[in-house]
Amino acid sequence: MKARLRVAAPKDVAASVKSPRSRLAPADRERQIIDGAIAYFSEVGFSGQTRELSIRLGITQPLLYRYFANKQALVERVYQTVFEGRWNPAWIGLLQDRSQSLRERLLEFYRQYSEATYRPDWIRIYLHAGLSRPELNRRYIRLVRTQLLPVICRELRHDCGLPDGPQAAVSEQEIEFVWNLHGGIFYSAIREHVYQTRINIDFMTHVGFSVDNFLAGATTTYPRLLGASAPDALAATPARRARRVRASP
Amino acid sequence: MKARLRVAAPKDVAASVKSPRSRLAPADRERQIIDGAIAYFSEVGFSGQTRELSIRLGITQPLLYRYFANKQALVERVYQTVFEGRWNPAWIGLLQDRSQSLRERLLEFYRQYSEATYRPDWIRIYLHAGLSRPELNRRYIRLVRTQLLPVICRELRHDCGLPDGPQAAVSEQEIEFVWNLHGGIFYSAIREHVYQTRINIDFMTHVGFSVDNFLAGATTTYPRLLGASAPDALAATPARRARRVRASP
DNA sequence: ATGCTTGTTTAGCAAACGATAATGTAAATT
DNA sequence: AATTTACATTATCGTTTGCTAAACAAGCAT
Repeated sequence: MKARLRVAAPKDVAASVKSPRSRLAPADRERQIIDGAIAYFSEVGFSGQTRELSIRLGITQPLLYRYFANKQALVERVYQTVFEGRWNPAWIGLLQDRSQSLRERLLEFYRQYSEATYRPDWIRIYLHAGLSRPELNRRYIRLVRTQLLPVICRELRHDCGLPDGPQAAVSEQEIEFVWNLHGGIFYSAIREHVYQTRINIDFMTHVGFSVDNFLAGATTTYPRLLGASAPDALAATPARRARRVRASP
Repeated sequence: MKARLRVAAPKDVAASVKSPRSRLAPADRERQIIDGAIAYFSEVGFSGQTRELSIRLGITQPLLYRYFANKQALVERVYQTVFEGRWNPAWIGLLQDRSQSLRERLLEFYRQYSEATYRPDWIRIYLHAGLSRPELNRRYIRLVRTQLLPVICRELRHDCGLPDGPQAAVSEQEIEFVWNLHGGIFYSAIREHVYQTRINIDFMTHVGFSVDNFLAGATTTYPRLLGASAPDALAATPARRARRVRASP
């Protein structure tokens, strides 16, 4: 696996050109390293080498260790920068603005949300993280699950003419119902940006289908869901245990 | 990153117990190595080390190289075994069996499909592969896209009382429409098996919501889609190019 | 039992990789 | 301009890692 690389070790032109030692302000250099690390690790994963990263940055490898105690610390900063830097709290207000139709709000939200997060670097780092350190993804999912999805649920209730109030808690099943919309859209972004499948349809057109079908179905399905579901999250636990048993062998 | 591991190097009990050298038939040993490699690589990714794999298998590391020319060859076999081993051609027939309702057929299909592929090892290897060698995922997606989704589209046409025939090709937009169902369900499996999010709802219950809402929405959305769409896949290309431009910075 | 075939282990190389110490030099300070 | 500060590079260490060659031994044939 490594022997293979030996063959392909080219005399990198950009690296062999002795660039004059540039002396940057620490904050600038750090920023440069983090940006480069996001690009590099999103491409090759977190098992990528510090040497290769330094070459891409046009600096020497030991310089990384002046700014980060070790590789793990750099990786941590990459996670932090990517995950915490692109969430916009204004999305909540946007979704609750009833002067527009729910359809329009959802489309505008996904326009902005995809602009912020459905990019190759974000998605790839998100998936790399999910495979090696799922705690971070769970934290992000908790954010979506507690901040975003309940808001959509309430708007959906209102849109379907269902009773609502600060008392009526959003049920587990309602959340899952909306996850379905959210996940379907996210997966189409994975197909586009990770698998790089040729998709012959504009992303927002796809989102349009999803939202339309979601809302059209919801007018009949959502009331039924609300009637049948217990708001208590724990009510569904036994069913879940059954699934676990089935999936274990 | 590696220095860290030094600290946590325990005297592995299972490894230090000298097991008597067992001599297996080549086919058995090969099978054992592949199974172990699937489990190991799905857990740590394909940058996992051959030494660690051999320890888990209870054999010595050079023995791997008697069965596989190099690590890459082993990885290739893992891909092949996982991806090509779990597709069931009978699913097509199941989906086309109009003696049952489309809802029942879709539920039964996803029961079987999730049993076969929505398992930690399959999903994790699928994602690892997608990040490092997306060609394989593209091939699998092409399988889904050409074998599975068009069949669902046709059944959906029939279910919605729309005209259909061997002549009328399934459009790009119809495919995307169904991708939405498929992707939403797959993403819920990712949440469960990769991020290991606690989900308080049985997986098939979730699939039930998805299918119900998909079919309920389709009765109003699908006819509109069919009316508006050109069966020619190339018709949507300009819109796609616009998206690319937007996403590039 | 003896020898032979071949699956398995022991020993070890060469390259790769994370990390450190010593040296060099650009820019701010005086 | 001389001096100081601290940013950046060179050289290198110790370990890890893919991979190989030679020694060893389990099971079959005779």
